[in-house]
Amino acid sequence: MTRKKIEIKKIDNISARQVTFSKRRRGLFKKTRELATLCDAEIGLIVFSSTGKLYDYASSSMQKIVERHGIHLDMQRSDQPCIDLQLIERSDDIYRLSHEIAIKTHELRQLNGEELQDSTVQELQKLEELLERGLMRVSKAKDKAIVNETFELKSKGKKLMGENKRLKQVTHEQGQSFDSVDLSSSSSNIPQHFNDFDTSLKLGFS
Amino acid sequence: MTRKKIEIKKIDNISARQVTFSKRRRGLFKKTRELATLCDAEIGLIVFSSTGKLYDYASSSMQKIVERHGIHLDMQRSDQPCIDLQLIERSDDIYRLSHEIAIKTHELRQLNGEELQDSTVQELQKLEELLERGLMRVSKAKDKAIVNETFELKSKGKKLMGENKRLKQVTHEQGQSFDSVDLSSSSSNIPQHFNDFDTSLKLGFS
DNA sequence: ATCTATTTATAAAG
DNA sequence: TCTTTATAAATAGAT
Repeated sequence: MTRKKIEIKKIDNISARQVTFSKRRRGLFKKTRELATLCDAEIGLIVFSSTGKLYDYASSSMQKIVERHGIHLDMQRSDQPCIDLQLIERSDDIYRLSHEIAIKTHELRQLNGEELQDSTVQELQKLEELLERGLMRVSKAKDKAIVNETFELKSKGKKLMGENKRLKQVTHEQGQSFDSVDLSSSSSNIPQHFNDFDTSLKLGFS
Repeated sequence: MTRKKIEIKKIDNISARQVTFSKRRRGLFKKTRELATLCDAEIGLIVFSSTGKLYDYASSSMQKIVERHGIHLDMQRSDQPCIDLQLIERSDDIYRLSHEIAIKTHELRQLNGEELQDSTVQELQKLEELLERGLMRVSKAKDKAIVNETFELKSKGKKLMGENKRLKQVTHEQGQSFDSVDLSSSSSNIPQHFNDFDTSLKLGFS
């Protein structure tokens, strides 16, 4: 620390303890947020001051984190969790896996805007931000994919046009004739959503 | 930080992220233990790495701390898992469960804009729409929740103000005097995240 | 709350 | 993962 190194044991002087608590609590929460952000970790932190005041932080939601933590805890609680669970003959592994599935299912539903009735405003805000970030990334990926496929289609089209021309020449030499092919209406494997790009593609072919 | 200051955002390089995670996790747990010791605080810390590994610390016991925090994690325990456990009874197949988890995990990551490299444009469009719909619903739910809680807080505030007034009158009749109470710093059960609303609330009270 | 001398934490490199 | 080292951050004590 500073000015002088201190020993890590309970500070007896109450006001000194409160000052240290304030300072270090801030530092701890900052470090916690940083670790969650930098390393994409899911973190929950609960702090009760010696006077009983609560401070907490959850990178996602405390409920989710505590539940996930519960997976890793074993049968330490002797109290009956759920009558149905007692009836089922199961291994711990299966119990954990099913629990994890339940959590993930719930998460997926929440991302879809369901099962939100018990969420706090804070949790909803976090969800909203998560969705916004995800949407942004997906949109970007989609745009990239479109550019990519458009490029590929253009070169494929050019190649086909060239081949077509060559074939026409050959058949012409053989004294045969036929109608020109309409590429745009062909039942090719070009995805339907590329209809919007037909114009530019045709231009690209010429 | 050192050698160079770093920006606090997700570290993309996986191995660099793991190194940073190890170092900072140690630091965080040390700071946590120190705060608990020095200031006689009750602290619980739960950390899941991005690979799903659990690290935790509790100055007393996690269960006690979580209970004191007062989280409502009962519904899910008795509701959802049982549904999934019924499925388990039938198949009793760990491999299948793991597979289901893998699928759900992948879905969740895709909704977060990750693991999209193999998706077609069509799939990306579907994802995008899904996210948009989810976001819409979550935003709506959030707005509702805000209106709701704001309303509740306002009525609670009005009630308190009325009571306050009455009490002042009574004490005045008794010839006593005291400073006015600062509601915002009271240790009430008003959620911490409503600090943002203090101003509007105070206006609402008057 | 602010200041500042020191101790700690840690990013980068090995 | 461990060590080293230069530098950024945290913070004890004082004001």
